[in-house]
Amino acid sequence: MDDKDERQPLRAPTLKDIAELTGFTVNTVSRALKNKEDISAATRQLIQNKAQELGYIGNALASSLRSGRTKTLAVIVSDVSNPHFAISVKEIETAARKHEYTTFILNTYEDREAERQAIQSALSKNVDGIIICPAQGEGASMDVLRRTGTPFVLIGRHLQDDAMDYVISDDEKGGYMAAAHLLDLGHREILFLNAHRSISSARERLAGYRRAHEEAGVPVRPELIREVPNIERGCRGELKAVLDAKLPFTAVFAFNDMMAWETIYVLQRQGLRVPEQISVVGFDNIQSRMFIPFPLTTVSNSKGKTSRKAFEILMKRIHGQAADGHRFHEVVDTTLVVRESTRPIR
Amino acid sequence: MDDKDERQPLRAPTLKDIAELTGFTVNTVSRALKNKEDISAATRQLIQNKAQELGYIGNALASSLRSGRTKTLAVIVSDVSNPHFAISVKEIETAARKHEYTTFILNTYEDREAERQAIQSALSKNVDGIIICPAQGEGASMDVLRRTGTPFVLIGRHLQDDAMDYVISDDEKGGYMAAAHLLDLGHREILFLNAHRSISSARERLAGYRRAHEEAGVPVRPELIREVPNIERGCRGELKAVLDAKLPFTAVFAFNDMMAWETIYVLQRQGLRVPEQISVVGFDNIQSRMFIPFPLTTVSNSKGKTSRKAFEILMKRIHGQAADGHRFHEVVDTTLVVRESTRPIR
DNA sequence: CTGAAAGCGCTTACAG
DNA sequence: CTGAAAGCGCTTACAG
Repeated sequence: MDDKDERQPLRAPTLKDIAELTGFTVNTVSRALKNKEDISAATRQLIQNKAQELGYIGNALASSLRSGRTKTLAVIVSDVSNPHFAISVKEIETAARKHEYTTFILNTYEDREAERQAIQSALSKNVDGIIICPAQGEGASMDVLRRTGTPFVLIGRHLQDDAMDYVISDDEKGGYMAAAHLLDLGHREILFLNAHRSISSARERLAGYRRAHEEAGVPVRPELIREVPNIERGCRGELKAVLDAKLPFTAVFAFNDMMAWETIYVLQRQGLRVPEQISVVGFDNIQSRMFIPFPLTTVSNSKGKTSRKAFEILMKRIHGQAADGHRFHEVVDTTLVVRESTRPIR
Repeated sequence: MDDKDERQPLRAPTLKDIAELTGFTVNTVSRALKNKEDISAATRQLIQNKAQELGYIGNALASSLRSGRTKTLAVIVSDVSNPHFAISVKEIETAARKHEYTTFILNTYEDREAERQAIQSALSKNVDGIIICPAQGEGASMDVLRRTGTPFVLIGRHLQDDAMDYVISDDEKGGYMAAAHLLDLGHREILFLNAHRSISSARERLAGYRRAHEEAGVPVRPELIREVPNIERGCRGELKAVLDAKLPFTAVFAFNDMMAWETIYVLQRQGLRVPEQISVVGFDNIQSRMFIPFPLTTVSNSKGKTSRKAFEILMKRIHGQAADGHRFHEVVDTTLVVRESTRPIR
């Protein structure tokens, strides 16, 4: 008379359920569902049909606890909402899914403590591997990873301690090309809105910037090299300080496209036109993935290639296909993409 | 004489290890590490120190398998590299982390099969809940979620079947404001580059577009309403078709900012200037988070608010704080942000 | 080709 | 305040 039967307990079916319904043991059911060869075709079919019928979904928790593999990885970046990282995350997730890995995403906001927590979370979830763009500063965040032996690959940046796998862009070349391009156009006072020097790519882009100046015989003006304290917070403070100090400059090289756009935005608000009065070069070539109606000259680093490379290396580590002593230090080429935000000095 | 001792097995320490080293049982160790009240302060201290010393990291797999909670959630969107979704994902991850939840990210590329797999992955990983922007088309993807009883909240879109929680934007109002703004400026032929009608927000923005025309007494021209087959692939095909057909229009309303930018890009390539010759309105106000040097008139939907709201509802469901019969149908307000991509018709 | 047993590392419920 | 036992749902290794 009552509705008892309608309110099912909503308990997910388990191997045990299938075992009871088919008359086999959980062992056989498990093997049948994994298409093992040593199960008769008939049994396999029977069990798979029943699983299908019940809408069986394997419990990865239990499976992982026993097998030691979770088919899970973590991507740790400063901020997924930055298109550069968003694109990388997408590429990694796509590659991961092809290999039946599921991806955790964790942000660090360039904060060491948040990074430490992120790594801790990933480890407690027993990820099989981690792809991480280390937060700025030379902390000891990676030490815990090494202690646990969890495979990990740095992406986009490397640390002083080179005994880790990494995939980076050729940042020195990128910085060089950006500055050389501006110098070629006749610019002599090139404001460099750089990231903090604790970030390897910032140091290397600066080295390239310097080399271009040297080769052109143009002295570098230290007051035109500005570091932003945190790339997630933008560069308008630094840019305004330079404008307020009335330091002369005819071009800007920004650490990334986000800052380049911010620079153009601020300059335009100040009545300065780009590229007529000020030339601007960015880094990342985000426009390769998004149509932005402002054609920005920028340095292109292949985010797809970098991400896939990092994933491949991680797979090799996870599957023990790489010698313990060997370190992967991949440097992906950068190229200059000249669009319309740069112009010869008048 | 040999190096045996140096090559430690790299096995992560477990409760059992701490138990053996301190002389307590795993039970007591477990409770001490969780700061349970019924453990003496001295014991707790001793155990916590030992855990610290060993660098103990709890095995969430084991914990979850027993407790039934994973402190894990999945965010399923069409494409994290779209800034709109990237921002949402960031907001959700940030909120989640505050509550000690770790976030899986899964892309659907607007593809039903990829979506089905994504949901399957999330379920097999035993996530406590899912926030999902359903892929276009009215499939049965959510049925499996309902069967398993895993809490989930739709974000950004809802389905025909309204018996699910959702948090959306006021898309009808947004579409209305965009079209009304253009009509006010004197535009009469407003090309609407919309998403596919199987997406609720596309239908509702169109309804708003129509209402604005009705109120202004301007007939809607069906040939100016174009749907793109897949928002991830952009709108240039549709735009070019309209241009090639030489259909007259003086303004464009794009389904989202990405398409608005793409539209401006294509128009500029064709020698048409925005806003001088063609006005353009977008949707999403991505510029609230990124400095883009092209001031786009757009409809703002609060991505932060929407994301946090969805997360809150999910938490309520997970913690059983919401009546089973009740459905959350939140509509977050939209506003028009007038910038410089729109102008009165000459 | 299939089964019986052990165990992954925790938490739960109960005993004392 | 602490312990002994059971069990979460799988996979592994071995037996037959």
